[in-house]
Amino acid sequence: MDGKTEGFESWAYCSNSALRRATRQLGQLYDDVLAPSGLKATQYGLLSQIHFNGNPSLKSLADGLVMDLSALGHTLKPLIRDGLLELVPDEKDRRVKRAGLTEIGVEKWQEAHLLWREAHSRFDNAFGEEESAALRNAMNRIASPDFAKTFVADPAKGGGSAS
Amino acid sequence: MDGKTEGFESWAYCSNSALRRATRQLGQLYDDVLAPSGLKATQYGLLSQIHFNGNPSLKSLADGLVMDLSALGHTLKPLIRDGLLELVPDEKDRRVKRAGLTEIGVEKWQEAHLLWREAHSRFDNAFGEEESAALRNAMNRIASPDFAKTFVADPAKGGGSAS
DNA sequence: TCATTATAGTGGCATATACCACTAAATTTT
DNA sequence: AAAATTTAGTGGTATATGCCACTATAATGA
Repeated sequence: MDGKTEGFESWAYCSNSALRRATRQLGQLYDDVLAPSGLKATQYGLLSQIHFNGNPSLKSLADGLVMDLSALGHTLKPLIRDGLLELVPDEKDRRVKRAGLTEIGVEKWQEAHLLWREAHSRFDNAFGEEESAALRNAMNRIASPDFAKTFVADPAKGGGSAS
Repeated sequence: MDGKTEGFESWAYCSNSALRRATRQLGQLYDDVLAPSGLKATQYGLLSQIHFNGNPSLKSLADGLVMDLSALGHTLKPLIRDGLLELVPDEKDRRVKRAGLTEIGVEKWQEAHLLWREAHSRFDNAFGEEESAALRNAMNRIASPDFAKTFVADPAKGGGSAS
């Protein structure tokens, strides 16, 4: 770690950086496959969650995505602007807004979904089906509140100040 | 996958989305640990790469990070503005600019590095040391040019058009 | 019921990251 | 060597994402 270690894989030593690097690469790969639909992989993901969760509130969507609520609001804007999504105020609780696909949104999602399946199978084939499933498990584990709790509370040695 | 499957883990089925979700979570966790240094985890990562690679050109840095060159340029700006980094034109090839830590940059990096070690050990403890190493391997594999090549060329069934 | 507090969203600002068009400089062709 | 091509960076624009301050509304407590 002294800057002159020849074989030292500087890109690989940090879990967080490694994750981001892989995410950039994979995002690129998925984006390319989804490109014909005009959607980015992130946008397909957003539409999918809204689709699968049936008009979720922004809050629950943000929680599920482990994303900041305001960040979610921002990322939804282009999709709303393009008429794929709409926000509907909840009847019971007027603070709440529910996201839903428009007709165009559903069509676009279906179109993108076909491309996504191609990307998905490419990934599984390139990475290995089992490894792929294991990877998703690992990712879900990291994204779980439980993991965050363990990470934060970790009483391990390493300088964890108790204050 | 029809929207009403109760137990369906909608957040988990897509490798790309799963990766992003985990990346958001982990980024948050690392950011919190690094916060006292005033650096985000991404910025610590940038400084580290520059530190470990000894004044790399922006191009080689971008390649190593699997990042778009212009994106790299943009993310470096705040660090340059804050005096942690500087870009020095290469002598031999006047197209090239090399990034280097300033004195302040080195100090800041050292400060952040201590915090990073804490985050690193927390992650290892929470996720498991071996799983952690395996994860970094998996991430590095995905980030490798080889993987991208395989992904793109994949002749698997699923609609891969040969054109 | 009224004041306090908690919850859901919005808007502004900042960083992270990509694409495109453009410039400058080096490399390759002819 | 002049022209064509490739390479390295920059600046603009757009999406992705986080924090903070602020608003509206609901839930709680005195």
